Amino acid sequence: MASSTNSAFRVRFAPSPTGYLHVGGARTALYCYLLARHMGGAFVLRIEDTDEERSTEESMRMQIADLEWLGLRWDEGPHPQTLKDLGPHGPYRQSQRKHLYQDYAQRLIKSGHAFYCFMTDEELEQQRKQAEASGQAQQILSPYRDRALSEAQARLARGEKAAIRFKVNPVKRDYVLNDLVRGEVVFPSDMVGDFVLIRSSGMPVYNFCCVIDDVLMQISHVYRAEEHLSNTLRQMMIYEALGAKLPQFGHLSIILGPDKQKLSKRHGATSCNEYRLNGYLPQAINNFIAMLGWSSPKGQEIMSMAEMTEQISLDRFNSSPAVFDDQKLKWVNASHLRALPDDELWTLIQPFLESAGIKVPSDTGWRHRALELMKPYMSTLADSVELFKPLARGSFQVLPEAQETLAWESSRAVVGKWMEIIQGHPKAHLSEEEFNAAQEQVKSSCQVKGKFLFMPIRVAVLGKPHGAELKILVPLLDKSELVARAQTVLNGMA
RNA sequence: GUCCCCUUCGUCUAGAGGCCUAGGACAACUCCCUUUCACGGAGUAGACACGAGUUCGAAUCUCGUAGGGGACGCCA
Repeated sequence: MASSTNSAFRVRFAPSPTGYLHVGGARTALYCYLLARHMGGAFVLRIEDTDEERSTEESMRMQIADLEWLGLRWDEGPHPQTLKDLGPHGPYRQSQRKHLYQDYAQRLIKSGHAFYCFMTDEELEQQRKQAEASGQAQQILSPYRDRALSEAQARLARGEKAAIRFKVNPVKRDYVLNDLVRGEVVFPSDMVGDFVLIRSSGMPVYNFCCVIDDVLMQISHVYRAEEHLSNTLRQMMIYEALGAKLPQFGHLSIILGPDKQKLSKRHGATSCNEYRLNGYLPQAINNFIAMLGWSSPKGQEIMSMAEMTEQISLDRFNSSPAVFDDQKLKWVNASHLRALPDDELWTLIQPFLESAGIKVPSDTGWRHRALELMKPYMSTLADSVELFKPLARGSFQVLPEAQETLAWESSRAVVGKWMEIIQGHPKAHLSEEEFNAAQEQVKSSCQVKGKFLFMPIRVAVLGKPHGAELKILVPLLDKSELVARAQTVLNGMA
């Protein structure tokens, strides 16, 4: 990991606060964070809340909380708790930077790169329809682009509203972008019409804010989603008009659902928050989404944040879209989960057990043994609920899958004998050895062995013929509970 | 419609002209471990979208076709 500071390497993550943080956004943020740490540069969080209709303070807080949960700390941006600006390039919320955009828009008007446009919605709609009908490119060509500035100022003085549009040079030429993930991309300049910089409401538009902020915040590398690729042409034009240096761009592929369509709500969980609620670990989410479009040069699959930070580089990103595979995510999560120290794992499991109303003994020895036993069965924290249920009092039930075992001729006798032995046991708990001895007793008394011995006892303890090792499980349950369970099974067999 | 991007096993990917009879991982299947299941271990099966070209040689370079995605907003 590069430890020296590199003030020339500056990246930003710029979400718009309209809901929870999406896994796609999380991946962009992760790459930026990792790259910043690796290069010893700065990671900036900027809130793109210029869409007044959809942006909410609530969403911003949620996204900040999600980034915090993932452990993607930013060096500059809103403070995670107080939301106060952190860093020398603030404010970091675009809604608080309007004066800057206005300022730059005025400069562009003065330099002849922008103009006031008084087109109405109806006129715009009409132009669009005409273009559509004629099969031509649907670019806006504003009739106001070459009017005298004094004329516009007069109308403005009368209280009329106008948008500020960028004046695209009518002489066609190619703009060449050297994308960090896609290589050379060529855009013909007539791909776009005179696009809006500032809405008539005075609120600037994404493509404009983005450029102004990246320039002012001295962003050197812009990693963002592929859907912004064609926006880059507009942004290149603005950079050019401003005489500003272009940052390096890297357009990351999108993340798809199992049906190869862009990942969305109908595919199930897509927000980081949902994954948190479903018992996924932040380090697992990070690890998994990192591999959607990037791969370790060592071919490593399970990686810590430190390892990813060490191995990340500008140039290993994949340009083709990736399908989000829940199965593999589960495996990654399970791997990270099993690597967790027991104390830590227990702390994480606690809320899941609590909300499911599962009460288990509080002594650490018991917890330690229980965890060691259950770990191999757990792939998410939420799995602990089903796993620990059999260890809780009063939750016992015989599951349908136990019927086959119970139907064996000898099963009734085995369960009966088992109950009898436990009932007569002098202590409240059986040790592993005592359990083995009890099992031996049943064996000789009932004259059965193998699965005919083992499975019915398992059902009498767990209510099902599968699960963790009995010799560890049984000592975790107290005698009265074991008896009650055997009795329940016996009753059910009558 | 116009422009831009993408295309290696079911999925994530390795692969930068000969190291590729294409490697790894998840999932599947088989076996081992285990008096169950899981964990772990060993295997099996499974892909260069298609067609031309360049080259002694192409998954890798070029062009075309097909399919998928994106942009064309006073959304981001």
